[in-house]
Amino acid sequence: MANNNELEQYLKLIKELDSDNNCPVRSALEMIGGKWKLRILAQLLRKEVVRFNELKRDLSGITNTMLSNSLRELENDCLITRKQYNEMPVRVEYNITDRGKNLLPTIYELNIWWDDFITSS
Amino acid sequence: MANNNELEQYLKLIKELDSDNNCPVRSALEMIGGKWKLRILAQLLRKEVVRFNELKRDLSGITNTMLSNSLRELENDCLITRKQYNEMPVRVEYNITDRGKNLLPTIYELNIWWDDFITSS
DNA sequence: CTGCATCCAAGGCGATACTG
DNA sequence: CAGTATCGCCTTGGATGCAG
Repeated sequence: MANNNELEQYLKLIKELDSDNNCPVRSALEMIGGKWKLRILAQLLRKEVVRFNELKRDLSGITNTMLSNSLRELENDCLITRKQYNEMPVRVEYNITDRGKNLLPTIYELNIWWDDFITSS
Repeated sequence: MANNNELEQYLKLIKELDSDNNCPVRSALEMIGGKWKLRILAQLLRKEVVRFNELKRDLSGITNTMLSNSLRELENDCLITRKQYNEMPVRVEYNITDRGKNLLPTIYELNIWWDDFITSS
């Protein structure tokens, strides 16, 4: 991993992080935590626009309650947007925001790390 | 964020990820999840070697039970190592492994993401 | 000093039924 | 179609006391 310059930069960051409250890393993790949020975000990254029941079908096993709650929280955190069309029956579309898309490098790094982890064990 | 090449690479990854089980990203997150593990790892990244009660003092608010459980799980996952010296009284030293150190780029990306998130809101 | 055993509270998560 | 309401389980995490 990384060269020495990067390593030093990383360690410098770690030393500056708040070890108790207001740690940006933990805040970020909380925002995408929970059992379903990452799957929802991944699906929205794949599809750009998804409807409620479509998402429910895509995420095998999720219940109405959890999908509804997760979507609302993700919307409150500005990671996704919700558009409601008052047709009959109602149509609602969810899509990911730029902030949501900005998670891609992090997801990428997590994937790299896990791959290294597996291949070296 | 990122140029178009990187973006495409990231999206390609997302599309290949297992949307149900065995997703490497979720597996990685589970391994560093929970209330205290990230703080423990951060402290070990700062100090290289730490003893039990020293760590307990550093992590304000953690209980014996949680520190003990977290340390054992981190050791089982090969993110830290435990060395016991049978002196009197017993002395135990914990330090981070290379696998643990490899988390640095991920933590760095999470920090970047959160900073962008905050400054653009 | 370094933990483990036990008990307890809170919240995440799920099943089911129902509504505009 | 897109949710909400209610209920209940089970896991996570905390408090306390004890042990090698």
